[in-house]
Amino acid sequence: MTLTDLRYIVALAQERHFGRAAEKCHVSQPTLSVAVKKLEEQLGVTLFERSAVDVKVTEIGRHIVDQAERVLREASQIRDLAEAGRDALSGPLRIGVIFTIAPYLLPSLIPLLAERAPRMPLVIQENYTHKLAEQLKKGEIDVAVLALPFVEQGIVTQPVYDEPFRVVMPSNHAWSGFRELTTQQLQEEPLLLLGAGNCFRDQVLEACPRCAHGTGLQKTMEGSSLETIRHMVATGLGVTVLPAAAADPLVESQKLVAVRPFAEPAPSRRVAIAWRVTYPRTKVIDLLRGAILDSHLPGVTPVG
Amino acid sequence: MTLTDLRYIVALAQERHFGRAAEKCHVSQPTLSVAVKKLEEQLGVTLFERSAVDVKVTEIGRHIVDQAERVLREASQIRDLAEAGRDALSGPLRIGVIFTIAPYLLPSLIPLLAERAPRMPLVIQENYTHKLAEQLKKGEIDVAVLALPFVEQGIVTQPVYDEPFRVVMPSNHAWSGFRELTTQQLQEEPLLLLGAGNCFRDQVLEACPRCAHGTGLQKTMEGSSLETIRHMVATGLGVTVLPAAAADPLVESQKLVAVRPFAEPAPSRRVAIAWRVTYPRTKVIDLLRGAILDSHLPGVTPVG
DNA sequence: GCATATAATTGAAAAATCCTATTCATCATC
DNA sequence: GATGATGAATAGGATTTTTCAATTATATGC
Repeated sequence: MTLTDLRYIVALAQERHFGRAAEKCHVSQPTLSVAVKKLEEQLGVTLFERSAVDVKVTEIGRHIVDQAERVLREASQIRDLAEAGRDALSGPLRIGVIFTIAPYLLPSLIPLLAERAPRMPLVIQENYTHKLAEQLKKGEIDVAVLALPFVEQGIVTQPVYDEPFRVVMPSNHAWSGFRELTTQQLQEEPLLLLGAGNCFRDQVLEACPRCAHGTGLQKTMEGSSLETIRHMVATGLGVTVLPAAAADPLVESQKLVAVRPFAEPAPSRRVAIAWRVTYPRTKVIDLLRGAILDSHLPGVTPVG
Repeated sequence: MTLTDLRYIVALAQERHFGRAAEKCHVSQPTLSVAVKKLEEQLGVTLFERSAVDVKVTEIGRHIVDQAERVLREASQIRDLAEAGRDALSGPLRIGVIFTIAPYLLPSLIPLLAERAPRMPLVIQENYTHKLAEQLKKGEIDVAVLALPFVEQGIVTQPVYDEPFRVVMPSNHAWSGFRELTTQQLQEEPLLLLGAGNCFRDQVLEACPRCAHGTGLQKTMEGSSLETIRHMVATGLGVTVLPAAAADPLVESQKLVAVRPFAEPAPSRRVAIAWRVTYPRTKVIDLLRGAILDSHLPGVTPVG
């Protein structure tokens, strides 16, 4: 029993004529004739009563033809589903973003995506890099926005932008006299840091190696966010390093803190998108990359 | 897209492994692999995300697999329907019976059929021979019980029994002294006849040719039934001819009328069943024939 | 009887299906 | 990094199925 067979018997029941039914199905009369007979043999029932003058559907044939119509309806639904899903830009996209990017990127990214792919609902979550890696591999999210390096089996990445780090301090701080700061200077002051697990913490410590095994002046704010740390700086509890997208808007809005760039070679991070090699909706990846760049995060430079 | 393809993707979605899914479908891994790929191409969507470590169903794939399961469920219904209908002795049987047989045959026939084919609902109607012929040809009834001769395009008949005619008269009638009567005698008395259209009327007139263009003694009871005529005889309005099955029970139950056979050669009718040559449920025909014979109509002789 | 209409049958060609063997890609281990 | 193991894709060939054109068989209508 094939879907073709079912189409044949439905047509035959409608036309009550082998020739016309065959024509309707774009096959020859013998083809349809043989197929119907074969199906009847397989099912072990006579579906049609043939005579030279006309073709009648039997009692059981009527029921089976009705059911065949139901099967064909459901089957054509499959094509419709495929039709609808063919557009890579429909169907939900599950995005994961690391904590130190999400609050600065998402407010502009989400409306952009919603506008460019209106039939693609967004399911977004913020998390640590290692959690996002797990979720990517399990297929719980489709794509992640995070900082390089990021090497995982079966996951590919594409850089999107480079983001320099900034020093943020109370506005009355001695350093605010400098146009630029060096990584060396950082160890002289109490440096507020994110808790373990945040890749940005590691990157800051990497940029200022002496801080890492250091003078005891750095203070880890376990469980905090960059925003919390920013407020702490504003109240004079210390200085910190923020990525440009987090720091630069403060220049205008926040008179309590001063923001200074690093002297070259300025530390920075490379932000990328990551997805399973096998992920089929490559168009969505391109779209996402474009939308991130068009979000115009302050201070960042597109890559590639 | 074939039902096989759908079975493949359903199995693959369950197993998340081409090899195991193929095994489950009793085909080789490449067969399933190729079929799935082909289906994906046809639909224009990726249903599965393949990787060496495991196979994931895509968003759209999930929907399509669900729909495929629905299609397969409906399709298996077809087999079930066929299974149920394979038994020729299930599904309604539409029987037509001529007016002059029905009242005597059906009371015993119906319970017999109901017992022998409990899953075969009976749709029974009484009518004239020419009406039954039409309905047979249109497929409105499946089988008819009637008197021969009956020649129609595309219809075959099988004799079931011969039924002699009887003379029925008021019990105080002069003829009741005879053991047998001849057809010649009939013209001497007012003979009550059925209306035109009843084949039995024609057969009686044929048996007694002189009555036909006759002495004016026959009275046509337009619109009446044999039962009506029987009551009229009982009240002394005339004599009549009835088929044995109608007449013989009166010998016991009806003291107001006398029943006499004809002298040889006794007029009789041959009762047969008729169906379209193309009618497939031949078992039902046999069953019906057997049940009619086992109804033990009084005075009749089985044929064949 | 002959012409017409219709379904079944035949026989050959085309298409598809399916399998075995092989290759390719990925990942894990040394 | 190299090597081996696992799992999916590909290639090639045999088999089966499907299909069609031509023909036959059957019933109907004139």
